[in-house]
Amino acid sequence: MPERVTLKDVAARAGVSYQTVSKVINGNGSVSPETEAQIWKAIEELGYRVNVTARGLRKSATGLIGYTWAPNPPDRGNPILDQFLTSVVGAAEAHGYHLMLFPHPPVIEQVDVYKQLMRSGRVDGFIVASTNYDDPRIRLLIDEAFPFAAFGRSNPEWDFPFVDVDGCAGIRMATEHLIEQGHRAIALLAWPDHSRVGADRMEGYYAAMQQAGLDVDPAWVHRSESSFQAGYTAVQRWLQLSAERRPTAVVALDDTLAIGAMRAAMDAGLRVGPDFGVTGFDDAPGVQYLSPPLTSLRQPLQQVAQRLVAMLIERIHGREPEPKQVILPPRLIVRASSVRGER
Amino acid sequence: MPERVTLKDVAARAGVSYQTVSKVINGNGSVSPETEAQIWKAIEELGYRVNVTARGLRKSATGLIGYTWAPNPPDRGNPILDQFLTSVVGAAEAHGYHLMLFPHPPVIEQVDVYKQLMRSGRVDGFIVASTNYDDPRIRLLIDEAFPFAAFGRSNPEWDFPFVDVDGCAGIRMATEHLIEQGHRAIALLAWPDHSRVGADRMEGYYAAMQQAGLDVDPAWVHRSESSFQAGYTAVQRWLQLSAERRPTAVVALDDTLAIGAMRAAMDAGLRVGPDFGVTGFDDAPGVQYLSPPLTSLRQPLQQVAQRLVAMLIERIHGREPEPKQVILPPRLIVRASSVRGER
DNA sequence: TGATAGAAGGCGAACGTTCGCCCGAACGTT
DNA sequence: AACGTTCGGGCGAACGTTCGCCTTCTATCA
Repeated sequence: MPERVTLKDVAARAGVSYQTVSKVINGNGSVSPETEAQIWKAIEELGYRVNVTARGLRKSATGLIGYTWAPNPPDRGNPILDQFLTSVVGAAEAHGYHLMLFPHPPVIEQVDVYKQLMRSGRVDGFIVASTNYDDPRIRLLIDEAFPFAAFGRSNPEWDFPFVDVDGCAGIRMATEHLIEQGHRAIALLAWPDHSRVGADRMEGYYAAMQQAGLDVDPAWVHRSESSFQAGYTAVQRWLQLSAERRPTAVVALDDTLAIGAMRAAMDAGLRVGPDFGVTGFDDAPGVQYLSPPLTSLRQPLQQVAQRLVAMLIERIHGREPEPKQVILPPRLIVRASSVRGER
Repeated sequence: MPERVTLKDVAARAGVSYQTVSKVINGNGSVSPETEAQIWKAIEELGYRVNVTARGLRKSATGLIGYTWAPNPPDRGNPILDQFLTSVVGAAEAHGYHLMLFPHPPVIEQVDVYKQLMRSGRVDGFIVASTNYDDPRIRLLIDEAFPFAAFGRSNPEWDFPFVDVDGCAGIRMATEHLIEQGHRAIALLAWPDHSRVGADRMEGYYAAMQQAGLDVDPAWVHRSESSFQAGYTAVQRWLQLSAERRPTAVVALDDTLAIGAMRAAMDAGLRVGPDFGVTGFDDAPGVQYLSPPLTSLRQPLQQVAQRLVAMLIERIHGREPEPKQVILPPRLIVRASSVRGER
């Protein structure tokens, strides 16, 4: 418990009124160079730091940003959370803000939590991740006109600032890449249909197939929650199809599904890459070490973080961010799992 | 921006003084049941929430806990961060606290950040992760007598509250397990010698070997930063040793090294499990999906989080946590990578 | 019946800032 | 010589609480 040093202490030492010290610190009001120097000296000597609580009370601002996301179950984890949080905090600190954490499933019952946080002045604004259709958090924040920015989209008719990664373009790139490798029968490991992100990504697959003039056999599309097992069994079943219907490659909406797919193909005696192409999404740390290394799509997390924070701060200051909606492309990292190599 | 509702508004509606409302909310002072009911009703109707900034100013407490850790580089990530943060926040919220994030490398230059945070009253206390010998953050917090609790140990002569996972016991269990499987020549993939955690874990290896009467060939111990590549090349070199010196199993201090080791063994034509045993540490999500699934040590993260928060809050309230130092055992999750199976 | 204790609740002050207003001195202008 | 302007800096007030003290009222008891 370091002893409290206040404006008054600094003022006493510098021989001025404490309000004058405040003026120097905040750089408004006019103060002569000599007394200003005196005051800075006193601040230095006493190790004074402005009390953010008091300042917050006066200005009714906290300098805090709430970050909400839906935690994954322990057996899945979130491989990119570390990097993303670090990026967000970095961006926030560059603007003088700090980050508070709210890892709660985005269900309607949790909405009270946010209402409470808003009313109690806990945070100046929110960054909302793990968004989905009809997201109750977004609905609430819009209704209360509380500053926020979302990582991800929600209902198209809702008007709010967001940054998203173009999952459609990403999956399209992956699909086109497999087509380029000579694949014609390409299957899709997708998510359940309540997922906003999943729907977006799927679209990229259909677009690429259509553009290439390839028909999609309905049996080639499998939808389930993301898990290794789901990817594995889906591919197992696909490999039992007749030769002319059997897929030779799989586009997966995330890395976990892709890894399951890889394993199933290998267990069936296929060489992943040469015989059977697989791509993932997220470029989780470690997928480059799989055997073969997994082709995947990398999200520009740092950019996402910076834009999100910048947008949110605009909103906090009562301004309209411009542009209000940002969609950034992911980058396809091609590795051996999707490359035919010598033929 | 929801319109501000203050104590005075509630008081006006309930027909009492605003201080009385405060009494009701905080449950001290005596108020008749009828007026109390009136007041609660008014609170409900107006949707009043106490302004935490004002309360914080008055009580000089923020209800905020700072969480510091060293982020990993993007290609490594931190697979258990999601679960751990969720656990910590859960524990903190159960006590009415929230979590603020400080992902900064624990270097001396960063110490100013913490000094500033302490002096400006940003947080009531810190949880310090990624600890190491001579950790400047811990040194500073001890010197300033600021409340904190550490996830991990530091210099033994420093007296401060911490929770740690018993890496020594964990690696010992792993080593003993391999010995039980019939291995005699067991190698160790360790970290550089400046790592506190690494030193602790290594000890478990030596202890188990000695206990079993097995000599450790100095060539069996390889130390480096954690990476897939390091694990891979180390095993490659080991496999080139003469038959009587060649290890038949590897204990790795983390999963990444273990995965590298597995891959090297497989690329050398060995079957991981039957021919060559491998164990990791952390039980990262996904390692159960490797082929073969990786034996690893799982940390009791939820317990760690709960004890850390409980300890810290004791300190914040000026009490001495009891016990002050907690060491929890990890759990060995045995999977195929370390099991000989049919022989 | 009068003293007394306890319950109910009002009131002033303080936490550490920021903000706007005011005043005096110095200076320049007509 | 009188007046307006500008600069430097002081001062009161307010942000929304909590805390301790004080007053009033009612019930209790000797």
